[in-house]
Amino acid sequence: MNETISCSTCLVGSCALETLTRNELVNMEAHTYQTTFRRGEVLRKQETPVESLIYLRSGYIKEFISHENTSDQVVQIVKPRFYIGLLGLCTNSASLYSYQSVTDADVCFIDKGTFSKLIAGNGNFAREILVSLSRESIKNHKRFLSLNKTQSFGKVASLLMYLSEEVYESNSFELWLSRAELGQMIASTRESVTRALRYFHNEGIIRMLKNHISIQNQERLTEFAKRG
Amino acid sequence: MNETISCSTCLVGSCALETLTRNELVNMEAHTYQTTFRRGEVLRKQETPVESLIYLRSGYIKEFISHENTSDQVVQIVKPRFYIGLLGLCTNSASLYSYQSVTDADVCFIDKGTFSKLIAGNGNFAREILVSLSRESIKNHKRFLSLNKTQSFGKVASLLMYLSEEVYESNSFELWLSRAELGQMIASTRESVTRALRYFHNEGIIRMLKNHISIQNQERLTEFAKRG
DNA sequence: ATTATAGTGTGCGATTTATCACATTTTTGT
DNA sequence: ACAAAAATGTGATAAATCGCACACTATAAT
Repeated sequence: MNETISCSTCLVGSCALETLTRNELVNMEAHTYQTTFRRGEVLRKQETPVESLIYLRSGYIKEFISHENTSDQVVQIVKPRFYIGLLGLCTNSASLYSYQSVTDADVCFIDKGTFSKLIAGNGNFAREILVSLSRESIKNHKRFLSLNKTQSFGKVASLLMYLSEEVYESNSFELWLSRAELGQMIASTRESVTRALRYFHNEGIIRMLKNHISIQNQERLTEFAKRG
Repeated sequence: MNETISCSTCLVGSCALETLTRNELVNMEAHTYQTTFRRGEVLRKQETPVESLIYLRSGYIKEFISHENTSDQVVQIVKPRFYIGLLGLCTNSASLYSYQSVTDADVCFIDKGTFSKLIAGNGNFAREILVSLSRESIKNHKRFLSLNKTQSFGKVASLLMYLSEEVYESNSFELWLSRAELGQMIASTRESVTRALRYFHNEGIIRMLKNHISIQNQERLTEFAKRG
């Protein structure tokens, strides 16, 4: 867990901060509140008013939607050094999604109005935020489109590649998402995820031990993601 | 078809233009090239270098991805007064998607470098572009998530609502997309789309006459989109 | 240690969709 | 106007998934 420090000396700040002047940084600092969440805690609920932009200093956050009759949908897993709620910053006053930490997390709440004014007043800062938003959206597009398949094995394969490449940035990772949550990421069910994972394990494509997963045969997994 | 005019007197320009100074507008104008496409023409192919941002003055454009072995995927239908390729503006040099006009279209090619400089130099302009990008991304998120279902009738219902609300902005519209293309929007097949549309028609939920579709029973369609 | 609770593995039947085949209609090009 | 090509409608079949039931395991609480 990182200690409380100022924006100007923050070692895990966003690269957009580098475009801010000293005065602008001081201004942001004055409207930022740092805090921590423990695994499982809810940071924000969908359709509640949003007054802050959240910056994730460390930990992983699940972005999802709850429905009345059907099961939840997981939109994405946000990783450290990314903003939460950037998509709604300039458009929505109510939160589009719910956010829950899947690990302990260290976050900063930055006042939305202040952040907005910094954007309008500093084109270079705005450009950096635009880059962040673009990257995030491209990543999500990629994920959503990769799920545009009919077979569950292919969808699970795509999901594993997403987790490995975009979230954990490693071929080997501790999975702190349940089978049900994985199913909610790919419009599938707990059981189908189990069956696909077991199949990949038995085929030697991945190794599963408790919650640890490591990808053994990238090539065959890619093949499943493409065709299956 | 709209006549060739300058950015400053354009009646169908983006609202972001209003934040530009006279000099900035003149600069943009000098690096903008207006042209037209006829139905079916390709504006840009995926993975080709991108030097311009495209602004759609009139007409409708299909954004899609081609795959080697499987059928195309349609990402979205871009409607008039929206930018094409905004997502890749600040990040990619190669086009993420292919673009093909589904009607005659009137477009402007704006030099990417010029546009980028305008963003960095004018925070208010940058903010407007950020708003445009956010809105587009939210719309796409919504669509992608609405397709996160397992049943084809529900997916077709969601698709009809998307077309009606986000694209045509009417309950009644001429559909110039083939059954196959509709299938490519929802990870389904030509035949399944046909069957769903016919069912909705027979149930009186929609009316279909040639390529004209009108939604008769919004409520039941919504019900299908939610549950089915 | 024991109990309660949440999560996981697995078989089976019902349901749904993809796929194929082919008739029919519509559009395109000459 | 006509032929060719593309798109659409529809049935039958095969393949795949969902959803349920239940056993089992891991985790948390007392």
